Amino acid sequence: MTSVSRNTKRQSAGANSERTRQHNSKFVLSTLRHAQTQGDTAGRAEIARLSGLSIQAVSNIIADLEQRGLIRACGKRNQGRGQPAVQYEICANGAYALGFEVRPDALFCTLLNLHGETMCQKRSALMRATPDAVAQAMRETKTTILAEPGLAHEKILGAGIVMPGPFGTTGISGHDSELPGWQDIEITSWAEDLLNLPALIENDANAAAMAERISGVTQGLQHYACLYFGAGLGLGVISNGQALHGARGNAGEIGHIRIALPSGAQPLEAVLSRLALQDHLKSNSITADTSEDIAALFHADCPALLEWLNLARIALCEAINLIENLLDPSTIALCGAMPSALLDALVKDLPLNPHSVAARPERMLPRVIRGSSGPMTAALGAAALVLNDAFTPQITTST
Amino acid sequence: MTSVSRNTKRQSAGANSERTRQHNSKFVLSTLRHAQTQGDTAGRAEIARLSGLSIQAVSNIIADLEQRGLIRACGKRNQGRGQPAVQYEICANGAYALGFEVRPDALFCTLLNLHGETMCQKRSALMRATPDAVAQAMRETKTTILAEPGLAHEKILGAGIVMPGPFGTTGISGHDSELPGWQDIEITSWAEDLLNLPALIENDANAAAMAERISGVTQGLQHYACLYFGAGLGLGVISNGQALHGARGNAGEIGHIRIALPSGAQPLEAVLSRLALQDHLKSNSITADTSEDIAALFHADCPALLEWLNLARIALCEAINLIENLLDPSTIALCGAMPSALLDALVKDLPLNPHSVAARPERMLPRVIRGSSGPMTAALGAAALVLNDAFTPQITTST
DNA sequence: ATGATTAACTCAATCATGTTGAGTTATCAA
DNA sequence: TTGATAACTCAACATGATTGAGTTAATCAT
Repeated sequence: MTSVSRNTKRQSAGANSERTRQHNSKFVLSTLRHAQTQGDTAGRAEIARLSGLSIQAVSNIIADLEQRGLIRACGKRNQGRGQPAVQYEICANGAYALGFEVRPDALFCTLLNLHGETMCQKRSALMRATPDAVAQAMRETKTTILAEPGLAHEKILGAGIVMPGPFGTTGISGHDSELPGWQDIEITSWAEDLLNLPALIENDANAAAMAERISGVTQGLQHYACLYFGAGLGLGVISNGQALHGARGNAGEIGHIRIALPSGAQPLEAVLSRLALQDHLKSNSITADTSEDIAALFHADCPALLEWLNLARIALCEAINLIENLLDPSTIALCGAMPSALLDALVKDLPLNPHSVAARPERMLPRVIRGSSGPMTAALGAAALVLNDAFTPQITTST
Repeated sequence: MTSVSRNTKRQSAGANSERTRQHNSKFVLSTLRHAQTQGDTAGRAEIARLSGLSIQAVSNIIADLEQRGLIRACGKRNQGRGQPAVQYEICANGAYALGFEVRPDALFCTLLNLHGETMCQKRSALMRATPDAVAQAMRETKTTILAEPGLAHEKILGAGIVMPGPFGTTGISGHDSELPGWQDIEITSWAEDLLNLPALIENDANAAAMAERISGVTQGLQHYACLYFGAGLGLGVISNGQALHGARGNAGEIGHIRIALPSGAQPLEAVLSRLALQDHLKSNSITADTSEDIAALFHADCPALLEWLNLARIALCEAINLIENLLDPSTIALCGAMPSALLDALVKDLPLNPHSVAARPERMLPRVIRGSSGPMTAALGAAALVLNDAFTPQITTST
């Protein structure tokens, strides 16, 4: 009966009244959330009109959600004649979403509330990111988080988990950047059993893209892409409000694509990535290990860094041309483990191709914008996956 | 109450019992169809297990579908002990799907039955593809088709329509390859009013991709891409069984992407397209206006054509590298207005990059395959959109 | 052969959920 | 003050899935 489902059971393909209610509840929640991101609220009649449901159905759902502490009434609003409509809003702390990022040397965790606000962040060092070590760190993290005031297992909607790919048919398999010992693990059910929560697995770029949708610069958008600076360069693609996985979860490997540059064809991430920047700096005898180091160089107008920026801008334009032509996104956000000042500099004054299909007059958004940056982006995105799921009705709305 | 909906009303976002039944009916149909493509059939209990529905629910739906002439019983099957299960199959002529392709000089039409078999094809010449001219041709075509024995308006599920892009926010707008007079028309409702049928609009590449799913080489696949030779070169992307549109329906413009070639960076369709082939032949003083001309040259081992094939193969490899890294498809199909022998030659002995994420040992399908070719591919795809819709449950099945 | 076992299927009662139509209430406007 | 309007509630109803108790037709073990 839970609309923001907490049970770990896999949903079946068939629909019944329970699923119907779940779907409709999610629609109500997403409407309220959408209103709130615009500084607005909504009443029952308005939601009924938007959903095509009867007022009575919406009323029942609202009563249920209110009783479960997910939403609350927040005053009335006169819209001219007629009885004023009771407005509702989402309770920030009605429920929470857990997000994990597994890295070779650490486990990052973020907890978001229903407003998409970060409640806490944790980092657990790992000797090796084996399944056992990760499991222990996850369990400990969950215990610590549950000890916080106001938190209870029942209030956690689920866990999102970000792992480095590439993924095999089931779990991760035999390739380069892989973690040790995960080959034969079906990660979703492994995590669900471990945490006793529904789990969602994604790659870092898609998760980062979700974070922008939940609490970043792409709120309300259904189609967009995120260029994500992680280990290399990834592309998160949101189409129709959902992340694009590909057949085996390995979509978005834009860094591996060879692009044409004045200096010849090169893989994109050989120019446009944190590692490429560090290499470029190193060839100028400059070391910059942390984001802070890079930010400092940038603020000091380091010539080698500015040189790299110019190279990177050219590569970025090629990448954007590629993405716009192939995916027709509303916008492209740049995010990930780079100083935000640097991302701003990349976005500013890009020599974009004016002949793109994306260069249409009626567009409202810039073609490229800066998203959130910093080392926790992926863990934040992992939690955002869960919120997105809680707010996304499962019956596809025909557009 | 119709599961394979015929009413033109736009679906609302909310779910109710009618939508539930619709969804479950589509699940039953898709299960039967999937079985049939494998030369198999299915019984009620089996469908119930697959869907998670109760046997009784499936029984009710089967009775309804049978009564409406969409499916029929086809014998029993012993599966060991127990009463043998009554098997069901889809009636080929229980319903039909209409597909139109609008071109600057002609309207193409294809009618498919529920098995995805082509029932008839028509071509109407147009002086100019204005909305009025297209409307008249569509109406006449529909009248002609309805006169066929066994056909009735009620048996037509809907109409798919393929038009050249690029598309604006509503309909087609201010760009190069555009048709005259369509700027301010909301095409879906225009077509629905015109034909009194539900309508689906797509670009040619996506429609061609759907055709492969319904009656071609990608049956049963959820994630794949189609390189489509039309006016230029387009990419149809199917993700999770649905076509990828992008924010404004302009996704898949792969022909515009600049790729790195030995001769320097060029737009892909400057090498890999029908026009590029014709240009290459022309520079060798050879004229080849029709597909038949090209096929004849190919069978005559024309040196200029073979030269182009080698160039095209290199460009194709770059394109495939791009697609595999960005979208991680199960396979990539080549299709469209090229002789099938030529597509076969392109696919054969491609020097594919062995280091791609797509080059994994467990893959069952070739990385690149030939799809259907010929001038009617897009119209066929348009009708396939309708069948796909009829067979696709609207609640997203969590995978 | 005979009975036990198994699985498909049917029937009827029940339950969850959305819809409908007839009120009720609160506000605005004349 | 009164009528119009819109939000909201209540109760009856409709749809469709589920459940549990049969029934039927096959295989298996003896």
